[in-house]
Amino acid sequence: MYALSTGQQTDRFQASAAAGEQPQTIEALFDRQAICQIDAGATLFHEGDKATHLFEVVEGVLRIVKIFGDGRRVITGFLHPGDLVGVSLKDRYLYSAEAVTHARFRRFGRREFQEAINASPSLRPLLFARLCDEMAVAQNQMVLLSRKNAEERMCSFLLAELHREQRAERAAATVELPMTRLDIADYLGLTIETVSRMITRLTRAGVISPVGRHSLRILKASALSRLAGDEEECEDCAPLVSMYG
Amino acid sequence: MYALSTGQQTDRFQASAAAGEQPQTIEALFDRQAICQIDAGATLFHEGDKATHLFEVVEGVLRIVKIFGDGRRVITGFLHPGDLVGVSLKDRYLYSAEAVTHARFRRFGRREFQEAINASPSLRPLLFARLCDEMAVAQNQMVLLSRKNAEERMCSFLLAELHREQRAERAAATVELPMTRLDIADYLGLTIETVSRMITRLTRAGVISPVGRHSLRILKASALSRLAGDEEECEDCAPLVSMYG
DNA sequence: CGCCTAATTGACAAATTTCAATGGTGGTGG
DNA sequence: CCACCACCATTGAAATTTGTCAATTAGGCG
Repeated sequence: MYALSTGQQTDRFQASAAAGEQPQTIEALFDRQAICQIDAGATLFHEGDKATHLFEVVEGVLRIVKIFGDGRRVITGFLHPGDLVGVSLKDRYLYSAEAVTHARFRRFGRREFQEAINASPSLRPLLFARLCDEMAVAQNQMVLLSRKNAEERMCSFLLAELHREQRAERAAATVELPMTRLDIADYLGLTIETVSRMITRLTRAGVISPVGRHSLRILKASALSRLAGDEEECEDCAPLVSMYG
Repeated sequence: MYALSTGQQTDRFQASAAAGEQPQTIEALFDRQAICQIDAGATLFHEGDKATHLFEVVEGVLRIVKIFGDGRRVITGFLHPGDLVGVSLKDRYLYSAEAVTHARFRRFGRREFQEAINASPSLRPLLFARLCDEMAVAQNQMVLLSRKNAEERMCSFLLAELHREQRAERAAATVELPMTRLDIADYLGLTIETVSRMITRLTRAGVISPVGRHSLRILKASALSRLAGDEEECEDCAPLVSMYG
């Protein structure tokens, strides 16, 4: 999980209002950089490449991928606008970053970034806080992969996506899933078929309602939350199987 | 994985040779702190506690634990002498730290630590590098939990322990496992029984040889390495099941 | 509008968990 | 120093979950 998420929406205008001013947010560092583009399916960088740049996602969704020798694939995270990639690397990228959708991003040299951070006492805690957030996310993912069943994994994922949408847009009840079922499966440590079955199960239980292939409506966020398995266990909090035979 | 491992053995004497000198290693910061003790099974701090201190393990082994509401337990890492705990936290501990064995450690206030790091341009990159290492470890664990089977998990774990021992003592072929099978199971996302079966399987295959309950000899490190599943797949690299029916 | 690919669904297989019983180690007290 | 006890680990059998394979369906893009 080397990808860093913005915890909050930041005010870009304030951040870089005057030229020459010390940037007040990490994003502001990227503001001067040209915006690059990448097509859906294309690779931003490969695992093992010399880590020359960091990136800030401006638009679209990327996936962080690690591949085994024998072809097994793991997605350790998805990146959304505002997220940074490549901050916590040393020499080489430890994973590949690929575009799920057509995406736009800004690029920043690693050395310049290090220097900018080093030179700015106000930016350092921000970067540190991001690293901490990312550690927390990684740890949650370990908990999910270690001890949650397929249903809990799916619900946790949908819930996290819902919360992300709600951070952007108040009271959103629709979740966009631009990635394929295979991407979701490789993120949750499941197979395509199991992901599909869990979506079917949640649909039948009236918790969600698919809108095309890459979007779904959350009908019962509270149920999703219960089924995600993070909460204290209450006796009437059984998994869905019992709800439809 | 908020616990940070030392990549290298560091020379304490050089590090803090002269009083008043800027510390040249993160460990040197702790050198003045008194050494505390904790009994096997005791808790250093609880998940959710206000995060007031960081710790450096001096002797013994600790485990990092997260517990679900319904009792499911996840161990996200073990800590050994030289490791730091609590660096990448913000307000509260996100996990508990418990002593696997009787352990000795040094304590450091979070605020003082932040200030010391902030004041020292030479320490900052060291801390950053540790965070990066820890991220890499977390990512590897996600790969393990996501896509490795029980045998691969067990071999990966033993191999990592072997490498750690070899870092301390050249050509070590014995691995100490002071934790219980339940600890190992909760670390690898398996059950006690599966861990036990895998140890039996590896023993029967002549890869390892148990020495009491908490120690084992590595007879074929290369086999362990192959079976860990990280390498490129070669045709004669089948799992052990075929080796003993 | 139709094709191509992705997704769903079902039947079956495999891996791991669960449950239950046995075995062994290490620690403690006699 | 030995014996016993408690706990931990091992082993086996059955159950469950998820994966695999194969066939069908259906979105979405041209």
